[in-house]
Amino acid sequence: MDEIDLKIVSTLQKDARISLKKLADICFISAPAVSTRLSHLEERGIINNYQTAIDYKVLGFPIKAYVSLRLSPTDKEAFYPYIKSVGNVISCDCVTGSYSQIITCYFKSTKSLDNFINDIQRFGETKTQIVFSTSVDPRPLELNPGKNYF
Amino acid sequence: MDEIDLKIVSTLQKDARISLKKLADICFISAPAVSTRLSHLEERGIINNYQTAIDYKVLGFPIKAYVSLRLSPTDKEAFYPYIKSVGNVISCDCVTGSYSQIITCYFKSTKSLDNFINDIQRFGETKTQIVFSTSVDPRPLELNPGKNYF
DNA sequence: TTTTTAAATCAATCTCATCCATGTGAATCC
DNA sequence: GGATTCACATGGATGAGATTGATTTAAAAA
Repeated sequence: MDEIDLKIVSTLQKDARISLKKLADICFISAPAVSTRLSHLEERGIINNYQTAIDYKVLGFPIKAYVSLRLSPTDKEAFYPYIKSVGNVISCDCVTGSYSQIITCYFKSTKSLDNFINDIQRFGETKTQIVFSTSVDPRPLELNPGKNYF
Repeated sequence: MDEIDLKIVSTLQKDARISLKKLADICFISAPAVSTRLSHLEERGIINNYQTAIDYKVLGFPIKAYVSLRLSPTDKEAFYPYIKSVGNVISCDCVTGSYSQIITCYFKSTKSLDNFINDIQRFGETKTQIVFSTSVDPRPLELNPGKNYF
């Protein structure tokens, strides 16, 4: 994980479809060299996958919500496979604080969000925060040390 | 936005680096046809960008946190440009409930997270939830109607 | 019916990715 | 010190993929 790897990763973060040749030009190494480095980054799990950021509103999912869940420890085994299987959920984290899980999800309507909440209430108490507007769209983390304030 | 566009979008979501040729095979149309459709999807803003999912732990950002902020309406104008400028922040949403903003962010240490929280407290009261573990990693939304429960 | 438009195909060209043989420099061992 | 090894980079060749332009088709508008 040297300077060049960092350059590859940070460039790919912003444009996952860039060609190896352009990456090679940016990094001042040959295209085959970029190719082997990329493979290693994937093998080592530093690069997990390549995703496309979509406007979910246009595709019929205008409702984004953060659902917090007070999950009792005994239900964890049942909860994890369940939450993975729900296609509306794009992330789920176990966190500190009084609510143990934060679920980020998208829905076609408030009604289907309501159905979801009713369904997961068997795992514990919930709190739902619906998104009005987004000021920072899901974006890559800034890796350049100079540009991070903290 | 027909069946083929949906197929293109949902395929790209899972693998943004797939070749146009493979996309063409999957959609049963020619490669140039995929190319023009892709351009249109980008122009219309349905596809925003292509991102690479990185293991931030390995790159020195082991701390993920959700920071909730009770932002007073008068401070909004100052807050939005500020929060955009912080490279540690990967998303920020205005939500319903007693806290008006949910900020998702990554840090090198709890100390730098602490610095960040101290900094944004000038905008209002905060609540921080640090991520212990992740059961559903940031993933694309399931667009196939058959696979969505809600 | 005719015209227009949008979008597809095909063939040709050009760009790009990959493979393989070769070369280079740093660390290790005799 | 000189030889060996290993990791990694390069360069050229080959094959795969992207793009362009000309043409065709089909559906909607006049």
